[in-house]
Order: sequence, then C-alpha cells, then structure tokens
Amino acid sequence: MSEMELDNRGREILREIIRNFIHSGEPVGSRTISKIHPEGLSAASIRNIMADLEEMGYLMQPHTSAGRVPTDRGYRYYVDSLLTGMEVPRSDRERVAEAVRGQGGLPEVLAEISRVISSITHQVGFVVSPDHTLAILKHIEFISLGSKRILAILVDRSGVIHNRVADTSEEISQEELDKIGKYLVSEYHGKTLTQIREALLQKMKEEKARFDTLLSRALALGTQFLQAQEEADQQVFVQGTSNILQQPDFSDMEEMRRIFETFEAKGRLVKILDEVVGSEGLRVVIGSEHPDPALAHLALVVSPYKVGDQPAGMLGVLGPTRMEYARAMALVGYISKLLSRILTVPPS
Amino acid sequence: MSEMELDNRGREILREIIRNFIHSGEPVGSRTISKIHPEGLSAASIRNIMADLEEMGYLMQPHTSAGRVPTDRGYRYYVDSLLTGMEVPRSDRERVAEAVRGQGGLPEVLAEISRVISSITHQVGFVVSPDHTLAILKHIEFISLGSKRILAILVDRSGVIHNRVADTSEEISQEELDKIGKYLVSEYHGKTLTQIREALLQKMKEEKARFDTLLSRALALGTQFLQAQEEADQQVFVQGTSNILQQPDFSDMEEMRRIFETFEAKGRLVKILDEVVGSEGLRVVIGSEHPDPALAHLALVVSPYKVGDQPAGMLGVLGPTRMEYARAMALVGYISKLLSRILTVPPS
DNA sequence: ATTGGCACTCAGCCCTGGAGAGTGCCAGGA
DNA sequence: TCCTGGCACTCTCCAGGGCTGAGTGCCAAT
Repeated sequence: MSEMELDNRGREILREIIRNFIHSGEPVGSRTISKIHPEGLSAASIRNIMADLEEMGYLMQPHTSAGRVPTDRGYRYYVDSLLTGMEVPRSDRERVAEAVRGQGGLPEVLAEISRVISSITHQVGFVVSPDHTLAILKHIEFISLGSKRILAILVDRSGVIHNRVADTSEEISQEELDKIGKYLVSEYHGKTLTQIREALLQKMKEEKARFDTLLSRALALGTQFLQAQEEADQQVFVQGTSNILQQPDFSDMEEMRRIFETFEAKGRLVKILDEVVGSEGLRVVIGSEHPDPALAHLALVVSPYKVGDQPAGMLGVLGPTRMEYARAMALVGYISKLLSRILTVPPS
Repeated sequence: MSEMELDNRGREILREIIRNFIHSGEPVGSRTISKIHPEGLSAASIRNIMADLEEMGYLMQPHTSAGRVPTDRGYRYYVDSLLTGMEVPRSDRERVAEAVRGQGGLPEVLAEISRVISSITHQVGFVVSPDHTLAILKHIEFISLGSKRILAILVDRSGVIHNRVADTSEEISQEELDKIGKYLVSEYHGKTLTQIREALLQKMKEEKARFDTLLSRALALGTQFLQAQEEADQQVFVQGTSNILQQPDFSDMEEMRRIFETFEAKGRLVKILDEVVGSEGLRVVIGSEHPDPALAHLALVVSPYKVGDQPAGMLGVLGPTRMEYARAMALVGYISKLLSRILTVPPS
C-alpha cells in the first residue's frame, strides 16, 4: 500500500483505530491495534500502515509522541465506507414508540422525540417542525378580537393547529367572519396551504371587477393569513445541550459559548440545517465540512422527513466528531421513516 | 465597631468592596479601597475593618494572601441595605417597549422580552407565561378531528389562544360541537377558567338526574378540557444561557452541566421559581439561599406579574452571584409592572 | 514484506525558587 | 482610643529543570 489507494488491510486498520478512538477518546497507538488485530501484525508493521494513513490524511497526531487520532477526512471515510449497518435496538424502538404515542398535539410529540434522541445518544437531539405550507386544510376559523384585530385558527388534516393574529383595514363582524371561514373550508378543504394561496390569488385577479363584498373579503383575508403563515418561523426543538458540556473533547469556553449561542438562535440553526440537508435520505456532516464555523468541531447526523411525498421537516443528532455514528445514523434514519409514516397517514 | 453591628463606616467600606468586586471579578485588597475611600483612611485601617467584616461573615478570603470576596451573606446585606435605587435608562426602556409592541401573540412577546432581558443584562433572562386558569373566556370552539378526537380552541380576553386535544368516550358530530361551544360562550363569557370549571362541576351535580344530552355533553366536555388546561405546563422562555459560559467565575464543568440541565428542564425550573417567588414584589435569591443546589452559585432576581389583581406569571434574571444587582432589579421591576399593565388592560 | 531493536520526542508531573500581592500585627503618634 | 507606617509572613502564580512513560521513526536482520 503506497500513497494512492487504501488496500483492504489499511481499511481494516483504519476502522479499528476509529472504533477504538470513538470509545476511548484517547489517541490510539500501534501496540493497542496490534493486540486487537486478528491477523496478528506486529506493532512495527502497524506503525508503517499508520504512517501511510496519516500521509493520506485520514489520521493525525496531536503531538509527536502520541498515538493517532482520526481527522475529519478519516471520519468521512469511516462513515462512507467502513460502517457496518446497524439495527436500532428493540428497547430504543420502544422508547421512540412511546414518545410518538404520547398525548397532546404534534408539537408535544416532536419535543418528546428530540428528548428521546438526546437521551438515547447522549448527544444533542433536535427536530424541526414540518413546513406549514404543506399542511392540508381541514378547518379554518376567524375570530374577531375587537377593533380590526382578527385571529385566524387553522387546523390541518393531521390535527396540527396553526394560529395567527393580524390587523385588517376595516372592521368585520363575527357573523361575517364565520361565513368567510365556512366558505373557505367548503371551497378549499383538502388542499395544501400553498395551493390555496395560489388559487386565492388567481381568483382575486378574476373577480376584481365584481362587487361581492363577502367574497372579496374572504379572498383578502385568506391570502393575508396564508402569507403570514408562510413567513412564520418553523419551530425547532433542541434537547440535551448540556450533554455537550460533558464531552471531554471540549475545553475551549469561547467556542463552547458560540455553539450554545447557535443552539439558542433557532432561526440561524434552521438555516444551517437547510443548507446541508437534502430532499431525501440521511446526511452526515463532519467538522470542517460544516458551512458554519461555529459547528467546526461538531458532527451532524440529519435526515428530512416527509408529509405525503414532500420533504417537510428534519431531525437529527449533533455531537462531537467523536460520535457513535452507527448508532446515531440508525436511530435518525429509523425515526425519520416512522415520523414520515405517521404524518402521511395520520393516526386513526 | 466590634463584632456586633455594622457601623456606618463599615457599611461604606463593604459597599465599596462589593461594588469593586462586581466590576472587576478580582478579590479586592485594602490598598484598592484605601485609594477610593473619600475620607482617606489608610490601607492598614481598612484592613482592620475588613477583618471585622470577615468575622461577621460578609467577606471571605479565597486564600490567605488574597484580597476579600463577598460571601452570599455579604451580597444579601448589600442588596437589602446598601443598594441605591436605580432608574432604568431610557435606551433600555425603549428596547423593552419595542419588544412589547411587536407583532404576534403573547408567546412571541414574552419570548422577545426574555431576549431583551438577556441582552441588556448579559445574563440569562427568563419569562414564565401567565397561569392559564386566570384567563378570561372570550371564545371557545370545538373541532372534531375524527373518531372521538376533539380539538378545543379557547381564546381569552387578551387574545391569548389556548388549544388542547383530547379523546372522548363517544363520537360527537361537528354540529353538536358547534352548539356546545356556543352554549358555553353564551353562558360563561367573561369568567375565568377556574370559575367556569367550578360552575360546571356544580351544575353537573345538580343536573345529574336529567337527560338533556346536549347539556350533559357540554358539561362533560367543558370540564374535561378545562381540567386538561389546568394541568398543562406553563410555558417558559429562557434566553442567553450561553452568557453563563462567558463568566470567568465558573470553571467547574460538572456544575455547569447541572445548571444547563436545569435550564432545559422547564418544568423543574418553574417549580424552583414558584418556591421562591412571592405573590407580590421583587425577590432576590443569592447562592446558597436557593432551595435547589443546582443554583447554589447563581443569583436570581425575579418578580411576579399580574393579570388583573391576580399574580399570573413571573420573569427575571439569572446569573452569577457577582451580578449587577441594581441594574437587574431595576429592569425586572420595570418590566413586571409594564407587563402587568398590558395584560390587565389589553391593548384594544 | 515483516519484525525486533534502539534512539528520539514530547506531554505530564513534581519539585524548586523567585516575584508579587496582600495580609496580620505591632509599636508609635494624634 | 483610634489611626498609621512598617515589617515579617503567607500564599498564588509562573518559569525552569529533571524525570517518567508512551509512542514514534527508522534500520538492519529475517
């Protein structure tokens, strides 16, 4: 094996080194691997291979006389090519099931899921709530709060409740509001919010000339609230941030502070996640691969989940690059599939 | 001045020491104070006074040859007797006003307030949302989500929206639900949720014998949801946790972890706050005075706010005991009064 | 190609000694 | 009686030096 490609033995050694490091957190030396190695290579031979792996950028030494530590590139190779698939243990599946079965609306369930992820992996778990615009209209209701303030309550097919307050230019009576609500439901029941908004805009153009005040008000009100809804931030549930502090890998307070700041600024977090997550399938982002430097020493395992056939939200795990990738990936994959199923075919 | 009581000069010195320590974070020595002191006492005299203050438990030395540091008792005395009242600067008042004026419902405003508190004090800011049970009914609506699942939406007089999903024992049609909602509103509009619940329970006893299904269902449904509502956790908005990490006062990771855990477990946090907050007025809890050991090195400035004449929620600041008490107290007091006013006379 | 051997490097630890900050106490002065 | 200057003392902090243990890189032998 020279500098070009990784032969089979090199891969085996690399895997063993990373596995070891993930569990111990200590730089791993040639002797350690030599003892484990099935074919019984001597420490000296391992050293040669290690030197090669280092040259290729998969490993590095914290200092001259220490063992080796994986680089981000090393983890990347490990995740892409060395990882053996893993089942989610039965006990974990049960904990997830329990969280999903829980009482309360979707927000409560998502919060509970983030809690379970955090608790199983001992890392930071997160769930980003589904995109509102994909919600399918089931019921809409307008309630006058007095003097031109109107509250809109919208229920989607899976029982998620969206609400929004806005001001209108003119006073509208409660009866009229009821009628407008009924009209919108009867007309657009079963459509997604985006579809409805488009349909309303279309109709507004067509009907402009006419003077059916009820209808025009319905259109105005509907578009106004759907617009607001689209702009509303997605909710983010983050749990287990204190786990990050446990990790001995971190000692730099200033960096730590920036990480916590990122967790707190939910909007920024979603943006970062949006940048890296695809429309399909699980992604792993490791250390320096992150677009945001605040996460430069963290690894992210994230997967989108769907509502119907549209990607709607995402969930995952954040932790130090020294992370049990296999476990985290299995869990995140499992939950994202489960959640997609639940949201697509609503319970009952 | 001997061991018994603090004479005027002792108080002056103590105040100066604490002021100094709050700003520098370094143990303060006799020379430093001697230089500041208006009456021009020598360092040696200051030392004698310091020794007395230490004996009385207001100060301590981290080690023999260091300056003095306030004890929790010292801070307590400072807060109770040495603090000169302070105005909230105009610029801060404006930032608060802006947060309150913001678009969106109450939750958004409260979240924004916690953010402003954190940003002004550079500490952790928090707001606990008002107790649901004090809300005054304006509108209630039941929506069937199919197969015995029912969503209740309740709007109170200040425009806050509460919603809750629950299962019923038998299917109820949407028309019936509408009727039930209308009935409850017409009957109990303007009452608080607690009052309503009691009235309903009362009525249930009386009407037990009769067989008006609509009425009995209304009663059952109403009590069920109001019950659930009372049990619902109060929301807590916590912001600026990362500021805690900036503080050089903390270095013990394990303790830090426990603090962050406490911030994350909102329920536990509310319980702790409930224990210390009174029904009226601002409270300061310093270090070891805390009932919960997790906060043993933190200081808390907290005040309840009211809806009408009932204490409803609370808000405040959490930070190291080395905190700018005057500023924090002024700000928390100011905001709590402002919030009480807003919630009592809702912005039309 | 693999291995045992050997020299080398470096973090971690403990010890030491000097500098600096601050104290406690004492004796002299208003 | 209270205040103050002076002085010895204590203790942290830091830098330097020596030792140990872990682990490496390289070389010559198999």
